[in-house]
Amino acid sequence: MRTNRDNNGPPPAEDNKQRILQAALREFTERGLDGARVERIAESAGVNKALLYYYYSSKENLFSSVIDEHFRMILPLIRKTLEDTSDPETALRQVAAVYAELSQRHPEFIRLLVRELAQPDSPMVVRAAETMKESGVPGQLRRLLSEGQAKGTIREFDLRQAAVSFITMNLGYFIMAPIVDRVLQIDDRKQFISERIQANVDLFLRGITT
Amino acid sequence: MRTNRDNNGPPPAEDNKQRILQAALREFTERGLDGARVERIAESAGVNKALLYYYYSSKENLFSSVIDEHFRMILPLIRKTLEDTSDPETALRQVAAVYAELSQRHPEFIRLLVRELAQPDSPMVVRAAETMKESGVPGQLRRLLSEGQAKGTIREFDLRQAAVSFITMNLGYFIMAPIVDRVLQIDDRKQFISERIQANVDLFLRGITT
DNA sequence: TCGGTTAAACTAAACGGTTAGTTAATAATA
DNA sequence: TATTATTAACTAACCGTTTAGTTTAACCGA
Repeated sequence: MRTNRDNNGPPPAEDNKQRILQAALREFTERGLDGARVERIAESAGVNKALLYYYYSSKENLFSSVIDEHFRMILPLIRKTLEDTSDPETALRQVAAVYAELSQRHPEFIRLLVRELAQPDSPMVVRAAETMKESGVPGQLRRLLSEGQAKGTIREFDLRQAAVSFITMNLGYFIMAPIVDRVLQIDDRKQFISERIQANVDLFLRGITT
Repeated sequence: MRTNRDNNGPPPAEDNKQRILQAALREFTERGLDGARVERIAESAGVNKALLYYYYSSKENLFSSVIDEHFRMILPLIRKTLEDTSDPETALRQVAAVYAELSQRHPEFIRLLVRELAQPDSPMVVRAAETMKESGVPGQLRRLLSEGQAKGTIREFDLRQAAVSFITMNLGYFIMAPIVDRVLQIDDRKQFISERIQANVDLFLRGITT
């Protein structure tokens, strides 16, 4: 077992492994796989470069671990997206809120994913697609809207397209924020984001109901 | 002066300069600045590596020229976006169509821009923001919707948010296509895109009118 | 039409800094 | 003492850039 002076702080051994992972997360997020420097990660973690190879056998493997870590961190958040929702409006609000929360609480995840989107077959992109599918968000959204159609509260519409519209209009801002913020000269981001959620739900709901 | 057998085709000298630029465009699009290899660009252009330095003094400068070339190519397309449009519906259709055309005719531009979006202060992102502003699309959109509000055809709504919603829902798919296509298992992309335009305009219009 | 001059276009090869990865030895821990 | 953690020093390959030179072709005087 591992000692630890008293019981605050993580065990010193695993500690360095974690510090490396966190440093790598920062470096890879900022510069991508190719732009990242192993030396810089080590420095930022306060350890010798060779230790990266002791814990993670290669730069690429470390990158892969960073991606794992990213998904591990966001999973709880998106898992609970549509747990017990039965009406479309609540569902839309929840989806919009969760995506906003994801983007605000895990901006590094978004940033890394955006970079990887430039390589359509990148493992992270494939995994993001799987995760989105497994999260059930697009499916559930369509199901709830479909039920609404049966009840006559939702109008006739291609629900697959509708779901894509709603998801892209919600995630879109966070991905394009560096452009949008410049065009509109956004100062108060927090305010702007809560307005965005409102606007998206409002617009979409009005657009899709009978 | 330069001879040229007769007068078809570009002068043989400038020819290689262009080939290098085109090869660089492909390489940088696929791998980004850091991932790109000067050797590979030269090979793909069928010239000696040193020739890149003869025409473009450095890798970074070549990258910058590639970005210039990108904007040069897309500018005519987005300039004509909202030339003589007076009603909101036509405007929305035009914006949706132009963004779709941009994404389909210049996928490399989108791809490179997406990668650069991971670095919020990248010159290409700054320039994209300027270009979008100068294109007048967000401004015109708001103006037309505002006129609609005066006439009573458009309901009360934060028009800045509305414009952002419409633009993000239209560009969003093209940026997230590698994910969306996987989640929905899109086979016929052309078909899907024309459906997307329809859906976006339809949804938004219904969402914003009184 | 030729031979010589010049500038631009182009290349093979090398240079040297950088960088991912290794090794061998030391320190800490159990 | 045996195992694990950590490091300083090292290496080989890579890669952007330069150098020193060759080839090509337009120009020009005779």
